[in-house]
Amino acid sequence: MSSNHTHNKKNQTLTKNQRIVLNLLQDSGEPLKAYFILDSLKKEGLNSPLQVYRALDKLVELGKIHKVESLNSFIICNNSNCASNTAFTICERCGKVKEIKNNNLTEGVNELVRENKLNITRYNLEFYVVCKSCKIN
Amino acid sequence: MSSNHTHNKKNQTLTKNQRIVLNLLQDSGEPLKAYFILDSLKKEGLNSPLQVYRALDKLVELGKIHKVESLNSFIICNNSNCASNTAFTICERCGKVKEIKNNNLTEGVNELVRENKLNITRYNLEFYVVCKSCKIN
DNA sequence: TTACGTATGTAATAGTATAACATTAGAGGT
DNA sequence: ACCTCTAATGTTATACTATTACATACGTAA
Repeated sequence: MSSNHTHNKKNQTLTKNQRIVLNLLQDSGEPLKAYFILDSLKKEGLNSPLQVYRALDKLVELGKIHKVESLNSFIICNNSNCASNTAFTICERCGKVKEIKNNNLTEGVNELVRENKLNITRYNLEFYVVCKSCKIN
Repeated sequence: MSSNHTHNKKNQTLTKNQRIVLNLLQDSGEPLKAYFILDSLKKEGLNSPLQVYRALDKLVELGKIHKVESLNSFIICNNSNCASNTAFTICERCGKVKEIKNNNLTEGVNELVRENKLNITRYNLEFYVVCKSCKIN
């Protein structure tokens, strides 16, 4: 019984590597790829992919970031209550990603999951859209 | 305006590579990885990763198979009407994957998507579960 | 102190996917 | 039949993503 999302283990202090990776993702707001993170943080002392992946793994486990599976990228969690459930929109044209939460769509899905007979423990939803600015152009 | 899902371009005949890859996925029923497919089909004349990926890309485009993003795997489409929307359950313990369709959950999601204001063109849903046989043990 | 879990650093390697280029096969129009 | 155009093929090389293995360090609890 592993309690995945450990905002309960409160105030868990991050290590240096975890912190600088988290900061980068936070500042960016966009999904970033592991090797881009590595390049960006060379000057901060990150030398190897493994250092990045280990930090990313931990941050995912803590619910502070999410992996966008179809992009092999990682994005800051903008969901203060940090569920392990994730839902994104991904623009088919420009690739822009947004985490969605607390709207009719995700609430509706949560409702459906609760009603559902499958033993759903968590989910990852990727909705492909044409975002506003792409729709105009 | 590319019509992605071309069951309309009816009876599109597959090429040899596309056919043998599709057959393997069909016979298996499970998600398979590209390099596993390559190894399995060496005797049928497949020599390089690119041959596999090209066949896979085409089959995905035709809606005959789906990619399970979080597994880097490909699985036969069991959905006769071939929407570009996909929904899977993935067992967290044994990794078993099932495509789900035409049940309350997916119908509900479709309803939500129709009602939704975002310009959703398609979606990929991955629901993590504990499957029956894993739950018992 | 010892023991244990977790994080680190580094090197090597495994696994996933695409670029570039030359060639061939098929479908459609004339 | 011939030409043309698009899509598929074959091959090599390479890029991108992720993990294994091993040695070491750090903090905390017994």
